[in-house]
Parts: sequence; structure tokens; C-alpha cells
Amino acid sequence: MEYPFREIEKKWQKIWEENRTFYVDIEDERSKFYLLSMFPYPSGVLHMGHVSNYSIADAIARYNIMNGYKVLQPMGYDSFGMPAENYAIQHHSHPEITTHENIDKMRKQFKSCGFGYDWDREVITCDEDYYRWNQWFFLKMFEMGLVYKKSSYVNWCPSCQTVLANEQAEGGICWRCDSKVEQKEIEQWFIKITDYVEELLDHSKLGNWPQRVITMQKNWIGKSFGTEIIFKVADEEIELPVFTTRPDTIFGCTYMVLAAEHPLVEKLIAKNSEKEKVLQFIQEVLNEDKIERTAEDTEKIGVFTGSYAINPVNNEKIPIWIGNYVLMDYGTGAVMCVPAHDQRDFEFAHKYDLPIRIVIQKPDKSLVLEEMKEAYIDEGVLVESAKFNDQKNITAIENISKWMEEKGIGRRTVHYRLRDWGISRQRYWGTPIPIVYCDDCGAVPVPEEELPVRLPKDVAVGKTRKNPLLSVPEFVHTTCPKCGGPAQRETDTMDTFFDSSWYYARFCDAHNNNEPFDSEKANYWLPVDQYIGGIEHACMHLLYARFFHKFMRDIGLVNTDEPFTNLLTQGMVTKDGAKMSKSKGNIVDPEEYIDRYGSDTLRVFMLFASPPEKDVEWNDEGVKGAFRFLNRIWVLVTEKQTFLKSLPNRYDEKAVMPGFAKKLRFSTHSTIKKVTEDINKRMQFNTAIAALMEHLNNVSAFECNEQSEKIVKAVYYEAIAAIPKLLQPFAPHLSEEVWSMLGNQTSILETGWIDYNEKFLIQDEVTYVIQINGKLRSKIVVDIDTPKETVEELALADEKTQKYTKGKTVRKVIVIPKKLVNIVV
RNA sequence: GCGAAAGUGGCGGAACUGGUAGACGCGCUGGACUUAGAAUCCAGUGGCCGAAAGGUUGUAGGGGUUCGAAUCCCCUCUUUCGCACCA
Repeated sequence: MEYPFREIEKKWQKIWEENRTFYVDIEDERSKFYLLSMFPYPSGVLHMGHVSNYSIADAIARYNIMNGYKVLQPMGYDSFGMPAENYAIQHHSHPEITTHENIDKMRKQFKSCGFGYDWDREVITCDEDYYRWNQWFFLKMFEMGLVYKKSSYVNWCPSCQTVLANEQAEGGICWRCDSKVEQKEIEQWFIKITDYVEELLDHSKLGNWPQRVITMQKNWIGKSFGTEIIFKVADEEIELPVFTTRPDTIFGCTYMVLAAEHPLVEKLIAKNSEKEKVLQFIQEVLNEDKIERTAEDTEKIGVFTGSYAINPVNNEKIPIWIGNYVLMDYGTGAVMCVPAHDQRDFEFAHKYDLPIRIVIQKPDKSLVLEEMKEAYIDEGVLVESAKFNDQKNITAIENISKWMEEKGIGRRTVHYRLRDWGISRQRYWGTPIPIVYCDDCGAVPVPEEELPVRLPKDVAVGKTRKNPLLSVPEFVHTTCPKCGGPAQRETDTMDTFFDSSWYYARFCDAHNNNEPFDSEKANYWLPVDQYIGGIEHACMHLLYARFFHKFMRDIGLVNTDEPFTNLLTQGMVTKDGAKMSKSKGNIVDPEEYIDRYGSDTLRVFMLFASPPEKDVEWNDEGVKGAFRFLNRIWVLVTEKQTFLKSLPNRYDEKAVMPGFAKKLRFSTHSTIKKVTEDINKRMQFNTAIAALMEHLNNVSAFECNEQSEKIVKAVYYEAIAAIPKLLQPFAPHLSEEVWSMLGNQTSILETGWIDYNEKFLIQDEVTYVIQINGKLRSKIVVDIDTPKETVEELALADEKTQKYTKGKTVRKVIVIPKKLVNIVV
């Protein structure tokens, strides 16, 4: 028999919608719980990953509703960005059309899953009423001095005449035309996220966040204490500051290396007779992949600039090189090189025959230059370092820095790996950056009253690979807001991370046309109590959103410091051990399974297959297993419906009952306890469902009929009635149906969660495991409060124990209360 | 390469605080029902030896701490995620 999931699911979805079960407002007296899942990019098809993620969230939502909270669970679409543009090109359409079509499809699919969303708050980021506030925020940031323009390098395909994303330029080859990708320097808008770096480093105001996300963010921000040392270029008045965490090795610095992008490179190579060669080298380095460039096993290559610098501590003249292993993004783009004590420098010096000088000796002074096979990076004592000789290098770090500060050749500084947020994208499908370029006034922000700067719709997407906005004269040509003269609009659009940095706040007041959201409303709902999304967002999205929240706080829009109190990072859905993707051809379509088994089955499978933080391996047979479980519940209740309705729904707690009934009561109450704690303490649904399955097995094996004692009937009823309650978070439709079949009139969501009674969890006997030398040899069952000494005696007297202890001396006996006895012989 | 995690039967996983490894489910094997299949129900199921009782081995690999290690420490291997223009 197959339970009628199609009718059941449709029926309850309709009832929830009519009752407006999941629509919430501030006036409602229950306390708030804001539950948010990362919103999807609307590809048009619901992916298994979505179902998994949103099933986890919905389970938490429903559990909290039953525990008396009003749960705000909104849904929206992260609908700007490259995939939408590419999708439209492929389908010879326009992203405006395809995106909205896709959104409509996805909304329908979400509804068929029965997720408990407040649809009145739907947010679509590519709609004007949303992105206009991106522009508004940009202007506020501009006012606050958080926005600036600087040039930086982008992947450039010379044949397509377009900027490429890193993923489109893999291996240095353009994804479309296979041309070699170049690095091109262009002007871009940046946001000073680094102004908030210290606050972003402080995770103390967060609730329950995975430690690993915090660690990843800390490493990403990469705070390091060090010293900035100012080198001067020989015979020039040019200063070349370097940042180092190892000022103790400064006397061993024998050359310098600059990044190929370093702004002074041009000056330094001006007098070099082999200038052309150097320029060619620079071009080659620039076109290398950045990850490859810094990889330790990549060959370190370089070229001499022809210029020298002066080591400020000993006035030595040292050569200045350009190398592939130095990046402009970190520190000052110039490093002092100490080949004896840095592995990369060591390799580089050997390759180009540069001098190496030991300045840190092993405590036994055994380090010999000629015998060194690698750099010595451990602790030691300073040598050849003038007045710092014989100091431990750890102390010398401090002393040398102080001394350099006094001499004015260096200062202690803090450096961060975190860079400012580049938001410019040379693409069509994004929020236009509200800036106008005037020949006289320069870059002028668009006045607030003139927002939104509308993204023109009448654009031939895909005709050229260049940013289509460039070919819309009505958009580009405008007048300067300052002087009224002719001007051009900025054609760059914003990074889509901008959209997703504040959407959680928009959900609090999704249709406000006068401001991004009403402060009071946002302060009521925020912060998000539980945020759920993939670990891949650990550094970027989650940092941008934290930054944005602090910025919104500083302009008075919100009154909290952090946007997301608790965070759950869920795993992805895999098949054959790999992430589901089009290119691998291992995609499984959720809709097919919803049609075949219903959304309850799909949810139960997803939640049961693994704990939420881990990946879920797709398994067709496993889905059938989930269906079988739900079917068994339905059959059990349907077959006995009349009998069940006749059973007493209360019983005398003190009534004497037979052992088998006591056991069932234990099963009921321990299952309630297990499911409750697995949901609210551990957020582990697989074990909760396993416990429920076990309980169902116990109930199915239980014999109860018209002739049974009254107390037995009551215990049986209690055992069955607990099932729909505990099932609601995982299989909500069936849960409701079973609940109503038991004669209940209202939605189970309106009834409370179910409590267990500690009294019924107390057992009279306990099994002790007996180990001999740590190996399991026997078991004894004793009264629960048997004293330790008696347990020891009983264990030693045990027949099987005797077999192993005979003729041997018992050296030690360890008794762990209610668990085991270990006898060491 | 750097940063962060993970690795347990044929498979997904459980073991929460260092204390019975393999809960629960899938698969498989045998049986019941059936003309037959599907579905359902019952029993068994880490490997090896054994008819059984039982023994022995076993949590990626190697070493260590402990009465006792899947769990703690060190080393190695493998896989996954992120690395700033995918979202």
C-alpha cells in the first residue's frame, strides 16, 4: 500500500496558506525567532542542495513554532550576477525575462515542498525596488569616506575585449575563445572594509558559530605584528618601505625583491640597459595565475632591476630585484630578503647566485653556510648583527624594532591580509554604480533624490561580449549633477555580494519605498537568530555581511553589532562522492522525487542521511527507505483508526502496569527526550529520526486490543500520539494528517511541543560490562543503586571472569558507575 | 602552495564527557504470503576460524599516552571547501 501523499501534502499546504500559519507580524505577542537560510540564485530549477538546506531550516522553524515562538522565515532570490547574464545569452533572451521566469518556477517548487515561508516578504535583488537601496547605501558610504577608486588588475581577454572572472580564466585561458588571458590594469571602486578590520576580528559578540568559520575568518583577515623598515634607493631620494615580521634578521638582508606590479618599478629600471628584457619578464609574471605564483613548489624566478637599495642598519648596498613570488596585495609589495632564514629567499638566492649571510645561529653554533640545504627558520642567537650579537632572536625582534624606531628608520606596525572590497564589475546584470563622470567636476555621486539609476532594459544582451551598458547612449550620456554640463555615467555595476550583504535586514520590512527598511522594524527582528548556509561562504559573504551590519549601525539604521547570532553551515549534496554539477552529469532533480514519493519523504531522507554539517550522499534506495518509514506510520494509524480513537488519552501515573507496558512507556518518553535534545541542543536530525524509527518499531511490536487492560491501552495511545508530534519538523504534512486522524481538530502546529516525564526514564536495573585487561569478557545485570564495592565483588565472582582470573593475580579493579568494571590481571 | 575540515562494515551513518564499536536505515542472504512479480512481514548480516559455544581481528596508515583510544598527542596518506570578478 502506498499512502496518498499527493492529496495529503496539497491539503495541508492549502490549510497552512489559508490559516496564514507562517505569516508573522510585530503585533503578535509571541516572542520572535528570526530564522534565515541563505537565499538562492534563481536558476529556475530547485537543486537537491536547496531542498537539503531548506529542509534543515524548516525543521528548526516548525520545532520553534511548536515551542511558542513566532518564527520569521522569509525567502528571496539573489538574482543579479553573471549566471543570469550567461543564461540569457544562451537562451537568446534577456535576463530581465529569464530571471523572472525562473523565479516563478522556483517559487512554485518551494510551495510544493511545503516550506513555511512568509511569502509577503519576498525579496528579489534584481528588482528596482531592491537595488535602488544598494545605490543609496553606496552613496552613504561615499559620504562617510568609505568608498574610493583605485586601479587594480583584472583578467582580460584580448580577443573578447572583456574582463573575465577567475573561474572563466582558469589556467590562464579564456573559457570562450581559448585565448591567453592577460592582466590589465583598470580603475575600480573599492569599499574600505579594512576600516572595520579590528571589529571584524572580534567574534566575541556572536552566539553559536562553528569554530572553524571563526578560525577561517581570522586567518583570512590575517593580522600580523611586524616592523616597517624604510630602505632608500641608492643615489636617489626614493623610499622603499618593506614590511617584515622578522626584523631580527635585518642584518642578514642581502637583496630586495619587488612585486612586478610595484609602482616604483618603472623608475628603478629606467637606467637599465636591458630594460626591454625586464619589461617582458614583468608582463609574463603578471599573466601568471596568482595562486600558482605563490605556491611553494612553483619555481621562484626574478630579474635584476639595475638599481640598488641601502640597508638602513649597516648602509650596505644591496641589489633590487623583481620576483614572481612577491605580491602587491600584501604588505608594501616589497620584501627584504634574508636567504639564510627564509626558504623562498634561500631558493631564490641560490638560483641567482646572490649572497647569503647567517645572522641567526643554532644554540650550539653548528650552522655552516656551505652545508645549508635549506633556510634556518628556527630560534637561535644573533651573530654578525652589530650590537645585537648574542641576543636571542625572540628578544632581538623587540630590541631591533625599538632601536630602528629611535633612529627613524623603521616603526612597529600591524599588517592585515584582508584587502579592501572591490565592487566594480564590468557587466550588465547588476546594480549600476551611482556615479557620473564630468569633464570639469570629475567623479560625482548621483544625488539621492535622483535614485534609482535604472538599469536600462532595452539592451541587446550577448551581441557583444563587452559590457552592454557601454552601447546604450541614453544611459551613458547624462548631465553633471553639480554643474549641469555634459557627463557620462559609470557603466560598472556592483558585485552581487553587495546585494546579499543586507538582504536579511530588508526582510524585516520588504516593501518599504522610502528607505531600505524601517529601523524600528529591523531592530525588532534583528539579529537573525539562526542563519543557515554553506561553509563556502565562511570568508567572503559572511565577512561582507558582518561589515555591512556594522556600517548600518554607524549610520543609525540598526542598533546591534552583529547580523547573525547563530550560524549553521550545512554540507552539500553529493552523488558518487562528488558535488552534483552539470559538468559531471550527476544531477538529481528534486521535482521527480517529489512527484514520486512526496516532499515529506525527500525531507526525511535528506535529514536522515547525515548530520546537517556534513555532506549528504544521494541514494535512490535510501529515499525508498524514508518512504517506507512514513508509509508504516500511515498504515499503522489507518488500520487501527477506530480502535485508536476509542483509547483513553490520559492515564493514572501511579497505576501498576505490566513490564511490557512499562517498556513501551520508557520508549515513548526516552524518544521524546532524544528527539527534543537532538533538535535543540545538537541540531542533529539524523539521530532524532533514527530514534523515531526505533520507537515506531517498538510500537509496531506492541500487542494491544479491545481486551487489553485500561492502563495498557492508555500507554499504547500515548506511544502513538507522540509520533505525529515528533514527526512534525521532519515530515510536516504526514504529521498533520496523522494528528487529525487521531481525532484532533486543529493544526498540530498550534498545539505545543511534547514533554517527557523524567519519572518514566528511571530504570531499576543496569548492565555492567566486565572487561579483563580492557577486553570485553562478560556482563552482569545489577540493581541500579548497588554500591561500587558490591559491583566489584559481583564482577570478580562472575563465572566468566573466573575463567580469566584463575591462577592470576588481580592487580587493579576499576569500576565506572553504571557502566563497566575493568579487571587488570 | 596557503588556510579550514573530514576519513568508522558492501553503502549512508551512530557511538554526545576517554568506557560494550557498528544504533537507525539501505543493500544482501534465507524464510512466509503470492499462479508469478511488486509490495509487505519474520530471521540473519564487519572480517577470519568454528556446527555451535566461543575465539580472534577490526574505526585511512604508522607511532605514542592510558587500566581502557574511533575519541587525546606526533608523523604520513587521501578526499572536500575557500583563496578576493561564481554565488
